[in-house]
Amino acid sequence: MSQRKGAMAAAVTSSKHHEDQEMMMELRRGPWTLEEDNLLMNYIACHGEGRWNLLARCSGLKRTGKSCRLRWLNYLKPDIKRGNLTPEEQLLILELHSKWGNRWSRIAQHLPGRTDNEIKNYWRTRVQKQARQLRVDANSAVFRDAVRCYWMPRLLEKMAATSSAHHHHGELPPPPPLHPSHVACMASSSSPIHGGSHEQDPTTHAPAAGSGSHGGHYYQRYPVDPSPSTSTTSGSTSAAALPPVPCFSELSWVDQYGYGPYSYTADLDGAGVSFDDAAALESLGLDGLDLGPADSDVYSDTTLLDYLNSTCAGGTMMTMMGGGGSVGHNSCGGAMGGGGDADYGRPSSSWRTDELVVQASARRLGDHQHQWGGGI
DNA sequence: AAATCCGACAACCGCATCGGA
DNA sequence: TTCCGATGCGGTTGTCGGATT
Repeated sequence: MSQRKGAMAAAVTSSKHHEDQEMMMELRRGPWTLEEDNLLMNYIACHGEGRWNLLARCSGLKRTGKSCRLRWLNYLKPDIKRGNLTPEEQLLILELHSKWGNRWSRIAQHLPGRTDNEIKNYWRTRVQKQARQLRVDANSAVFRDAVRCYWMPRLLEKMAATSSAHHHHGELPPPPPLHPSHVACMASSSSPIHGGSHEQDPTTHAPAAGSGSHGGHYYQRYPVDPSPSTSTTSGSTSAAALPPVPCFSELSWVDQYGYGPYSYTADLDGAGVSFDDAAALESLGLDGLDLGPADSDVYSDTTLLDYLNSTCAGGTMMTMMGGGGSVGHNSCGGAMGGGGDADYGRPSSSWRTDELVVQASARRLGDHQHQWGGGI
């Protein structure tokens, strides 16, 4: 808890007859002290939340009602979840922000225990930073596509890795693996154009069968087989209600201009699986997914720039990540850290990897911005 | 070791909205 | 219907601590 450093407004006034004025002059600002926190918590424990101005007057706190409310909602409330955002939460934020924009409180409603302030800060410090480095607007179609093409797949990868790690270490509660098709459906259905209404609540995307919530998230997962031998790392996942599928991640989307659909296939099990036709999907129980253009060779390489080049201006290919293994051949390929050889033991530094990739992209994008006349 | 930079996050501010008198 | 206080929301700023020079 940070100690008192806030500016105590000077209470010096020759006329203290006006009570309101006196209150105003004594109002504290800045970081909250432990004593203040205790006062606030005790008051709320006795009287409940709400009526913040009354609370501010009666609790003995020299704070505004607004300040009390904010302190409670953003910090003291018992169900506040602390710590770093999980990959799932990050993915959800990216997804929901693409639908709703800066509706932080609305987004926060779908991340139990997370506050709008926390989500807003995450967006500004992490996401907007990437956009700045790309020299594009964070709300631009180009950046949104980059997020879908690069960021989300990596989060999916991290989620898979996390799921696997939990599996092997017997951590509780064991998070069931995210079903790739559900993620795909989520990504696909939420596309601003492809997905229909912008205002559709993502929770309504959930199919009735095999659905459920875990940790308050709306992601739909399928039941986990507790046996490590059947974990997702083996390349197939046991599920009672769904057919076995290879361990891959897929995203499908249509960009703001109606181009596409584009799709992404991340090979997570080393099998080099790719899907080029509906029959293959159907055989895996993933029919209904839109996996992108038939001329998928157009998007055959592995970089953000390639994707941007292909969709926006054409141009040279470059590979920014090593590995060179096979990845799915659909549209914007994966570049999933060594292609086709997913490392589930990879430390959590993959976020840094993302940044490096995007930063590398930024330099190239800057070049192409000239080609595009800077009109991104 | 000191200075500087920078990321993360807590907190504040202004405006919008809501609801009751 | 209008007014006004309470509350909520999003943008912005301030502060701290770790990283870098």
